[in-house]
Amino acid sequence: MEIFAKNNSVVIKNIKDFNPTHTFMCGQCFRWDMEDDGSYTGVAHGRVVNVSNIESDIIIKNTNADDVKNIWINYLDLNRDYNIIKNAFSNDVNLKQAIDFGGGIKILNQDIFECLISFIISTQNGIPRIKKIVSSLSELFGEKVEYGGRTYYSFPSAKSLSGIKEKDLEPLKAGYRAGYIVDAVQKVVNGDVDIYNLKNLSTSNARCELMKIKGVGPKVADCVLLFSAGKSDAFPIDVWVQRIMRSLYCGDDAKIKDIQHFASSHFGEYAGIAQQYLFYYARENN
DNA sequence: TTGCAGGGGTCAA
DNA sequence: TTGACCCCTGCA
Repeated sequence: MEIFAKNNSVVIKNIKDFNPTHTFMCGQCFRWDMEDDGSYTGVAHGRVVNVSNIESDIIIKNTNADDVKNIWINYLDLNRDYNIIKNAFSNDVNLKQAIDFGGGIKILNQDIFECLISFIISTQNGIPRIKKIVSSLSELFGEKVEYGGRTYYSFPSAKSLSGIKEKDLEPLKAGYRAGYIVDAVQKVVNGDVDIYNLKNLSTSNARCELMKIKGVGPKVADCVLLFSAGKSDAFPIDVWVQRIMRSLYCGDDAKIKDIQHFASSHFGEYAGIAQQYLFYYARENN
């Protein structure tokens, strides 16, 4: 991988299968916004950067070569060859169509605590409101980071939230989710749930572990595993995915368990990535 | 303006 | 298996 740094920005040459819009708008993250020029600015790992691409070159502004090597390459999942994954799906007509549309999706490797809290907030909620709540939480408890004349806030660490009460979260207007956030913070801080060890567990054990947290059911757990614990086989099933899977593969009367089973046997170890291709395609095309 | 339905699920009975 | 849930948004 060739990396060139100059003037507080870095160019990564010759990256295949990456499109910022596909990656940041496919619903896996809540802290990236499109700029007027089509680039995306976001906060992750306590830093603000701006990401764009020109053909197969990725341009990351407000960073340096060390951060790119230590943080952003992994965050953007640039070390994985998506061509292998796409080939594994090449005999599936529906997926082929979805990949033609959103083939530039990379599954981000997000901070696991941020991902956990964000998807707890996502339950029974729309994306604009999720983004608003995550942003207020960061503004209240995160660190200020300036970039391009604007102020951003990093997502607060579990430690910095330790001891919070539901009352402290009232400004977020997160509703009943406030209690879930408090429970998650407590269990992470006191070690009841070791979220930092989930990578080393099997997907199903990691799922059970996460579901010890209030407000974390199968769907939220699978999102956390897929987007921040490297579990590509985790297949989150929300109302959209239910609709897609019933109409394309499983039939109208399929239950969630049937869909789960089908996904795992039909899509295999990359089921979660297939889910993102299908989800993005269906959401953008109704 | 007011009222109602529904939203990237989960919990508790 | 079935409501209820906190709050916001979109739409009559």
